[in-house]
Amino acid sequence: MKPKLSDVAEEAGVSPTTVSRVINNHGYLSARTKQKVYDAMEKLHYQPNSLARSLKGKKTKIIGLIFPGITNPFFAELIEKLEKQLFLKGYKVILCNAADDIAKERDYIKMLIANQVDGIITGAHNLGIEEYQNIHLPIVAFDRRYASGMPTISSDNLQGGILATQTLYEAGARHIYFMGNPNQKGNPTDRRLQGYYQQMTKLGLESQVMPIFFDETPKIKKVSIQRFLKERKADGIVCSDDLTAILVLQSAKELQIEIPDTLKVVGYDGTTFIQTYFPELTTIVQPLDDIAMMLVESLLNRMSNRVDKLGENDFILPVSLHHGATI
Amino acid sequence: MKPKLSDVAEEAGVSPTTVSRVINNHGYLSARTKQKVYDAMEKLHYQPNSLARSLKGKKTKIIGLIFPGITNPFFAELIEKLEKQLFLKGYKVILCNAADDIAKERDYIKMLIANQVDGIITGAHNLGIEEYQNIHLPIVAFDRRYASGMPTISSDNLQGGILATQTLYEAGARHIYFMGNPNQKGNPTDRRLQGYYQQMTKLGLESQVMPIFFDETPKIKKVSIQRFLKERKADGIVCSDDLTAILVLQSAKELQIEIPDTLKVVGYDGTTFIQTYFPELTTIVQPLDDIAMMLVESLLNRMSNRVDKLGENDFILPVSLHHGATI
DNA sequence: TTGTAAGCGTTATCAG
DNA sequence: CTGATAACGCTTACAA
Repeated sequence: MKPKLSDVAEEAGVSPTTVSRVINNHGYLSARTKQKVYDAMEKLHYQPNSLARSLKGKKTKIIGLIFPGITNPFFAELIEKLEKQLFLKGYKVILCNAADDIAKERDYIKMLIANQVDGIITGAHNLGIEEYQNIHLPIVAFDRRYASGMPTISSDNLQGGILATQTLYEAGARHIYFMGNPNQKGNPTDRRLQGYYQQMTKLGLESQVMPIFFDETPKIKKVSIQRFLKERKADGIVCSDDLTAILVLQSAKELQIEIPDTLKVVGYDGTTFIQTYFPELTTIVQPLDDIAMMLVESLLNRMSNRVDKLGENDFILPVSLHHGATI
Repeated sequence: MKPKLSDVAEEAGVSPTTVSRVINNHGYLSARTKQKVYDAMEKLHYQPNSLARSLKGKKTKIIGLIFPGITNPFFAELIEKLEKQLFLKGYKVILCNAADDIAKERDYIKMLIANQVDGIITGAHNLGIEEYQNIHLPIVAFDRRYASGMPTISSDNLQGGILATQTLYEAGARHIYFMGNPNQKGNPTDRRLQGYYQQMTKLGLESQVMPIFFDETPKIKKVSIQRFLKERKADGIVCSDDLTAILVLQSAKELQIEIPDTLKVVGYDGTTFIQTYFPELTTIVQPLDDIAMMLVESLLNRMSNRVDKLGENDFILPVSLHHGATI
């Protein structure tokens, strides 16, 4: 059987209370007692039971992370950064892969509550904000809009859309398309699209959207992209994310469309991964380090100050441009 | 205050026991009582406290996953598959990023024990097997050797090394190098290297290793690779993983070395991600679905059968070849 | 079919 | 400086 606190107490010849005090560095204890307890713990390979501890009102020191998946390098990097920061502050992480599945997301939220997590960071977009409203738990969100009461961290998607469009324009493109999820409220891509619209209008050009949906497999996406490229209407494409942009590059190559001469492409996200392994891709870079830091800080804030002024926790972080050869 | 089981009982006008029975579907209950309890739970937004439940001897239904990171698509995909399978079986996952950090891995293991996880799947390689030996918890490992007593699932790294080498040979390469971590015992790359050696000997060719270390950043790796390629000694390279292979392709392009005419490259891992976004890369494909399935099955097995015959739980799954344009 | 009471491993309170 | 005791929220014999 696993040793428990009372076993340690017996071994050390002291009371359970004393052992607990030693573990938690609580109150005054003689050095000799401390040592005895340490020795006993060592000898029995004692590990305190977090469950019992948390049941007694202590924090679990666990944070739930809800994201749509980890195979997209963007989320992989964000999650890794979050985990790193949280670990340094003494928190562990339960990873919830919502996988574009409403039921799964709901299940996971229930589970997190049942496990008494101290807080939640969500980056999934399945559930409406309403569903999150009556969870009485500190939550912060990545990249959501209209989240009244729930702090939201995001990068400047509107500006990103503008920047991408403007960059293509300056490089000489005039038939600039937006490729991505058209008009999904609450979805960050929407703001990118708005930025595109806004800038196109300003430039006196006609906006055109080539719809590509997030939940399609890359193969399906590629078929649509090929079909689209064959028509050769565009000389510039703002892609809603880097992976889509890469499919565009692949397709262009297969169709022998010259990049950037005939077609210029700008991606979106600019993860370290993409910048390393696809350095040629011009892309809008989201400041992942800052995003992760703000998410953690915001959550920790929320967890300590029980009442903080709502609305003041929203942050929109600036994006930048990685200039590659696709433009 | 959060509602507890006794609040529900009071609301429903029954005893706590009855509520507990309803929740756990235990014994006989009148339909009317059940309904009353359900209504009360609904009304109070009751969520059972998993901690208390587990304290009372119930399983936590949590599995710890220890891996060296999630930004490498290989681990991202493996972890995602593991999470998916475990979720279906009612388990949640605590993600532990060991990050090539011995202390962190040790910390995480302690934490997992403290949180009474039901089992652990480890894919990190920092700690010696000895350290895992005296954890009295079901554990299975991915890609470890010599793990006496701990079931180990891996793909056939030896065969992979042979296959990669043979493929290059058949494509006409004669100066075939192995690029990767040289000779690290316990590390899977080692077996790949052995396969390379073995096949080179069989082919009557001279083995040559170009050392590249896992913990180096891509930028540093790339500098070494560039230097290596400039000498133009190799006409074929077996890379220990796909990401390294991509750096080789990049460097070759920059140095205007023709692929595959002047230099042929084979990668290793063959994730869906790489096959999708770098389809041109020829690579040895590890059967990720099977690996994930075996890991889960093996762990669940371990968790139920308290005594199973050791040694019969090791599995080495076959690899295959994805044929791309780099050869 | 339902209820009473003890106990899971820890910590907080109150004595000493 | 140290110890006894109750309590955290739930499950499970054992009764009724």
